[in-house]
Amino acid sequence: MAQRDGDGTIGKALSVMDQVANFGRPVKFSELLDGSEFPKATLFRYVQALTNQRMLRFDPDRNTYAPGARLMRLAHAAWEQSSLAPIARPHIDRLSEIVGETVHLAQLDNAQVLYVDKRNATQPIAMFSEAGKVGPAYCTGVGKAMLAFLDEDTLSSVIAQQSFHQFTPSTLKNETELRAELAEIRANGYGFDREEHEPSIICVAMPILTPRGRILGALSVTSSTTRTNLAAMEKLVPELSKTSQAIAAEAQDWRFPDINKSQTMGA
Amino acid sequence: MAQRDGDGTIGKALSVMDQVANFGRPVKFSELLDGSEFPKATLFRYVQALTNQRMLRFDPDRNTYAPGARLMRLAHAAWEQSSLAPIARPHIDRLSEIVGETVHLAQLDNAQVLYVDKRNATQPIAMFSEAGKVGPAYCTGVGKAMLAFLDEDTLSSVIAQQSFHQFTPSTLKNETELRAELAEIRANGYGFDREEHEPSIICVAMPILTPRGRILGALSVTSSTTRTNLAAMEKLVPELSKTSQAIAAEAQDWRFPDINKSQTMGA
DNA sequence: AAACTAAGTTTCACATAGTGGAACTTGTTT
DNA sequence: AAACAAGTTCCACTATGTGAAACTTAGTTT
Repeated sequence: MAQRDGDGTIGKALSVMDQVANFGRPVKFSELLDGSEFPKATLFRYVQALTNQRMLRFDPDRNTYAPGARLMRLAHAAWEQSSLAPIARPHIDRLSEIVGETVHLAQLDNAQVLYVDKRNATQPIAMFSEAGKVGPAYCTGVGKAMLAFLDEDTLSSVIAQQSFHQFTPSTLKNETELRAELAEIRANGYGFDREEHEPSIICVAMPILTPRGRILGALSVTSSTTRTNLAAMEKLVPELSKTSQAIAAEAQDWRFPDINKSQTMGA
Repeated sequence: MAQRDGDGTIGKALSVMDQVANFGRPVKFSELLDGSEFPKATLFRYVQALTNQRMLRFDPDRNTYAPGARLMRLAHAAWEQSSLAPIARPHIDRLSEIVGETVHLAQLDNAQVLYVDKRNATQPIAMFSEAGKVGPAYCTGVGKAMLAFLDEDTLSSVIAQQSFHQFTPSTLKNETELRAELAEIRANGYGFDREEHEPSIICVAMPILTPRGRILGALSVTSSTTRTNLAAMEKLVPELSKTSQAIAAEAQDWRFPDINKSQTMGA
């Protein structure tokens, strides 16, 4: 789970960022120190520099560090430029209106699923997933839909990084099971989540592919077994497919404006 | 506008991140090099390390760099831990439903306004589409509402960093005008945006203050002169005030769970 | 097709910038 | 008041990052 470095000071400092982020709550210096590969003085300097840079926020009352505000501005730029979300937005709006269930847009990042956008069901069910949230690839609809269309080299490297943690009784248990499932998804062009990540949560997922077959991301419609079933969900496939193709088409065309200096953002 | 460094390699690398983010579009290496303080080889190594770390994404087809996906996961953690947004969420939902207009939640970051959440009345949340966006402090409702409650030391440092760019005829022109406005806001407990940032866009803004008077953020309700006017907007002040106080109260109590080891996030 | 040009990448001698053991300071517990 | 833990600073050492220049592509021009 730890982010291996290798890029000198930059990599090491970023591994500290990950460490802080993974705590999921403000964390004391000493807590970071245990479980850190770095000696006290070194870690201290990193944390100090990162705090100066507002990549971390220090709470003087509680003596804790948390991920800082600068990340949000940078991430906003990442979201606009490196994700499908801005392109996909109108299409997802439309899909969500038609199907009336939760819609997710995800991309593959570092062998994990990164959710980049979401539309809530009209009658939302308890479950939180937001832009920026990450999840496992081997047991989510969007995850498997993307894995199914990776080239073999990338795929085996990604599979090697899966934990195969058994979230529910239906969670796929190992590479063999996963590969069988992926073959099926490849054949059908879409896949399901059969309560593999959370009990009673099911979904249909559809990859978003370039004309040449490169995987850009995935779309899914999520619901719960208390409300519907897989057979009913499968009926949404044509809508999903249409949406996915529309997004892929636009992603191809989309070029950023070539006007160089035109930042109107004041101050 | 450039992010001054001073924290060794970490600060320098992050200044490159800002530079890339500020372009607002994927950028070529040579474009970064012009307007960079770093020599070619040095910049190259930074960009390479950042790309390895997925802080930048390299597009081999177009030879361009853009902010990378890792930022989004980190920012998600920042949003959850270092912003008022998770606490404020239900209150903002409620407010947005009552007033039926656009609601913003913002914090002060580095002398700028950082929007951390938003409600669009009809449309649901798309997280980083608005959250993470930055804007000027001296000519927005939320910006001025926060500046009004800073201590003098911080305030003068922040004012020194304002550009006083003239967005519209009503934009405040200089420190004197701004300070007069801030005094008024301090007296009333709330402030307006009188088309100071965008023509025809007006808002009422309310600070979110701790019991001891420290500024946590600000709330605003935004509308347009085609639909309403300031006098009508002022009628919303009691609702805004109630919401702001509710958020402040919760922010005080809110402590992250003290359970140390309980990460259930698989893989 | 050879000659030119610009963009991107690698090299390598050099010194700056980062390292980390240990000592110190501050705050908390017995 | 002594003992302990957490956080911060010091400083000699050298690993790391530096950047001018050389090289290698890729894209144009003659």
